[in-house]
Amino acid sequence: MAETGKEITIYDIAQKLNISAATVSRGLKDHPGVNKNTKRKILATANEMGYRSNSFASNLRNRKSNIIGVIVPRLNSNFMSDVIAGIEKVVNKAGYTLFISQSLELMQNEVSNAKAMFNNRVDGVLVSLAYDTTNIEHFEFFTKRDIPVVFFDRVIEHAKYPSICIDNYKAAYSLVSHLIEQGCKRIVHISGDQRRNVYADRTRGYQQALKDNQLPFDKELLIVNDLTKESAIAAAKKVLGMKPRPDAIFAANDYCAVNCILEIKKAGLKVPGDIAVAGFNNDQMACVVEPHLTTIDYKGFEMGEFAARMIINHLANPGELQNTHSLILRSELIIRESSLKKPAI
Amino acid sequence: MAETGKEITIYDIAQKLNISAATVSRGLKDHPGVNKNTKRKILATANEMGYRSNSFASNLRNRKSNIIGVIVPRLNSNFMSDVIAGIEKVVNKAGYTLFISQSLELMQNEVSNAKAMFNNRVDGVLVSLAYDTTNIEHFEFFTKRDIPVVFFDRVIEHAKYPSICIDNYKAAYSLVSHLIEQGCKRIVHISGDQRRNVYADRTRGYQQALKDNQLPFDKELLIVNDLTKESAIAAAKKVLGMKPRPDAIFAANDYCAVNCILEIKKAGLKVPGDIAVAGFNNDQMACVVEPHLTTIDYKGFEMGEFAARMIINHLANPGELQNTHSLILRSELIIRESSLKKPAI
DNA sequence: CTGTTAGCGCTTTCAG
DNA sequence: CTGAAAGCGCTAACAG
Repeated sequence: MAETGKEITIYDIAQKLNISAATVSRGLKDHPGVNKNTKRKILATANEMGYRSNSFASNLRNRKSNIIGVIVPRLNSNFMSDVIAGIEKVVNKAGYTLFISQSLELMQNEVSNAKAMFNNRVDGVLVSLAYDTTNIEHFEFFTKRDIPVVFFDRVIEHAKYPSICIDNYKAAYSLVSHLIEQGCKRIVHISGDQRRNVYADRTRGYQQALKDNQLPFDKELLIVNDLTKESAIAAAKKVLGMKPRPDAIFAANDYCAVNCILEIKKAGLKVPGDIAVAGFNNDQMACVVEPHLTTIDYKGFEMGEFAARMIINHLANPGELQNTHSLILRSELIIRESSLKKPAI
Repeated sequence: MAETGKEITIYDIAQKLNISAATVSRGLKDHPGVNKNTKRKILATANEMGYRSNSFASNLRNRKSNIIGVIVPRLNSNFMSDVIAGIEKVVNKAGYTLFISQSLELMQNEVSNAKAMFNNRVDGVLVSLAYDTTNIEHFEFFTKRDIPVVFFDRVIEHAKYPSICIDNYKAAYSLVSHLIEQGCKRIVHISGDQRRNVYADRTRGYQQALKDNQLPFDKELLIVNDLTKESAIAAAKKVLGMKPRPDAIFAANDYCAVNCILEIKKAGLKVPGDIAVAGFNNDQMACVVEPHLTTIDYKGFEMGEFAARMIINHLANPGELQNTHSLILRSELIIRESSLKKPAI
């Protein structure tokens, strides 16, 4: 804990102890085959002199940054902050640090963030795609240099890139099946950009559930927008004007679902009596809106852990075949009042 | 855009162009006094060969990381993601990148994050304090080496550290005054850890508003907890049991306020008829709960920009006296139904 | 168990 | 305007 502003190097320690810098270097990283006693002395003086290792020098030497990059659309959800916490846990334990950035849902930012990470020589990248990303050429830089890239949640199917997400198809299927069990016969689905797996798969699950229950699907029942509050309200208005009026809405996220509920109630109709509503994600908001929202829950922390582990494993065994090409995590249907057309059993 | 996995260095470019590495280095960073033509050629071949500058080498040489660290309690709010976006904007424009980490409200994590940043030689640090941080010795490492540290939102008063936040006292004062204008006479305040300025100042504003309006304050009216959902519900229950029953609750954040509203309604009372409720932060949730929540709005993006600018300025003019010691940003009272005891004018 | 040595890739005097 | 050379701090052979 020196007071001085001068940076201490291993040479300073070496000099003070009358040993070589190499030994200090070894002692500092617990190299097997360094005398216990000298090791102890090295650590002690290092501490005493206020030494901190210079990661630039060691990274330069090792050609390795010990940094993992993370690119997400936005950080503003509980889900995402859980994911990050999960990633952080695994990654820190393995001696890496994180370099986080948000694309703010724009491919343009995603590309420039990816470049910044590339130039900062991250050892691996975790990505959840922006809303409008149409291709993933900006990640080829990494694969060309054997830097692992793993997609999570908002993923893309591509032989080169492992991914991790829930089974959005199945989750949506079970949710819509539940609505149908409740007696809903004309179910609208409000979704986001169909280029994103999370939305496309939920749409497929929705359609299949209708089909399997002999419910007709027509184009009017599928509304695709950007899932903002304004779009949600507009969509709800549209639904209210449809003839015959739908008796349920399945929104692709909770924020949209919640705003639909508010709009429906504003129009003087009952949820779920007139129109049942369900969402996706189990956001905090789901329990704030009244009636509470039926939704799909899945664990961000867990997803973060798994995704990070994929990267770390790859880094630990670079030669090894990347056999875990995709991972599907579990999700769970959470039934709350907003969908219960008949009284719960 | 070379296909190869081999890293290109300035020497490779130099060799190909039959010039020296020094010139390449200069050309690459637009050094004044390099022939326009050679500069052009350098850039062209660099690009063609797939060169990327090695930041380790240049950081090692320059003793500068071009990284700004950010430590926040959690990333899971709109507010925080806005702050980060604001910081990112300013910081990227100045050629820096961000190193973000969350303390998850624990001082223990804050300390280890600070150490990690110190060891990674960040050029500056932006901090919003954890819930339970009792001292800030873990930032002394930075100040000792003249690395600027700026606190935002959850700040601490300390001569060494500039800070940026809103006037929590005034905001709370105006909010409580509004409740009083609505006819509320017995107002409970639910707050968080009083060691954090944001909570302590709001409490002071609340108490002063009572005083200035000749309303009595007694200890029972101030409830301090951790502002989780469970605590909010417990607090609401306590309020409902008080005799005489309070006619308003001012919660130190929206999440707590929202959960109080839900609990009050569950008990069969009306908001604001029986009990008016107000929160703080203008979270998305404020417009989801019914009735919509009266609250205080302040702009995270702006706060992020200002805080980042403080750091960048300091970095640009290291000698210059840091005259902007504290900055107070504006905030705004947002009146919604949850507090309107008498009809709006 | 420890020391010597040679770079990792870049920047920056200093000299032309 | 350009080049030669030294060194930022660390690590990994290699040799004892």
